[in-house]
Amino acid sequence: MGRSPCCEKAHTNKGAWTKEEDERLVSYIQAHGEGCWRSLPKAAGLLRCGKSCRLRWINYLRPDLKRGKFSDEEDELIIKLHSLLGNKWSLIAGRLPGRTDNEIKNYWNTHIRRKLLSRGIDPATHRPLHESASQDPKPTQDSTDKNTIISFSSSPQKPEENPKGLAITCKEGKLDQETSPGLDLELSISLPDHSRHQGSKNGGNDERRTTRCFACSLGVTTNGTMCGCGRARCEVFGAGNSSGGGSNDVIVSPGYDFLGLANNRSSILDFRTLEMK
DNA sequence: AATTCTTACAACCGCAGTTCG
DNA sequence: GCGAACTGCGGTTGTAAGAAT
Repeated sequence: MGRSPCCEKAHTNKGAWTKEEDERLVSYIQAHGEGCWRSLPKAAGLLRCGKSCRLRWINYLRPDLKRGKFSDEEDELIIKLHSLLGNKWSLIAGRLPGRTDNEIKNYWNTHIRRKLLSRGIDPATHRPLHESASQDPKPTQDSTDKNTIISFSSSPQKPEENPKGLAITCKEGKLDQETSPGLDLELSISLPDHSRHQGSKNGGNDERRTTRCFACSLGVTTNGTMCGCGRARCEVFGAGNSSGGGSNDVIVSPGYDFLGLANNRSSILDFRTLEMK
């Protein structure tokens, strides 16, 4: 069964958006809200596919976008976040209000990569170039049993790529100045900006989709039972009564919230404990 | 002035996870 | 439970604008 096709590709425009298309999209979203991208183009009188409309809105037309040059502070924050999260541009963008994942990705590729290279730092591993060339940046993994330990260095591995049932532990002292000189891990980080994900006026599917908070979207609970955002969806996640019986819940040690942020240290990032049960 | 090269960034493509019928 | 559709994400491409030759 399934649903009807997303859009008639044969009758959609491609390439750069015209001013008129932008105006149509903006005025439609202002009147009806975001969401339901599939039906939006037709409703707004646009010969574009919903995917294209969504991209145009998120990356260019949203009124809360900052635009303009990145500040030095933003530069450094992006570098730090990239060293911790890797190419998770959407996560990084969530820490930079007014910036989009696409914008940050482009900025990284055109500016920051070069900046790091000029400093003699490998942008992929955040290690000195000579070091990166001689070392395999992959995390070491000894696969003895379900409590496999993965040791992370400060290199941008994909920390979320952990098979179910694995415990991820950053070994004490691994993320230090010895392994990542110049990398200041006193990373001030705030709770994610939810406004971008607020539900549409349409409700329905999009409301359901957008009620998951950042912590929940990562599958992380803050106190072992629920993430704390109080949303119904999140309680399901946290209570562990989903189909998996909660076996995939990530439990963060007391005093820490998701991603290992220390609750009692003014949100200073601490990676010492991130355990998946 | 014309051509080539470089840079910047908007937009597209394909994939994966989630949801619906 | 299954297959198709939807959404979001990351990688890549296309191209306009500016710089260099």
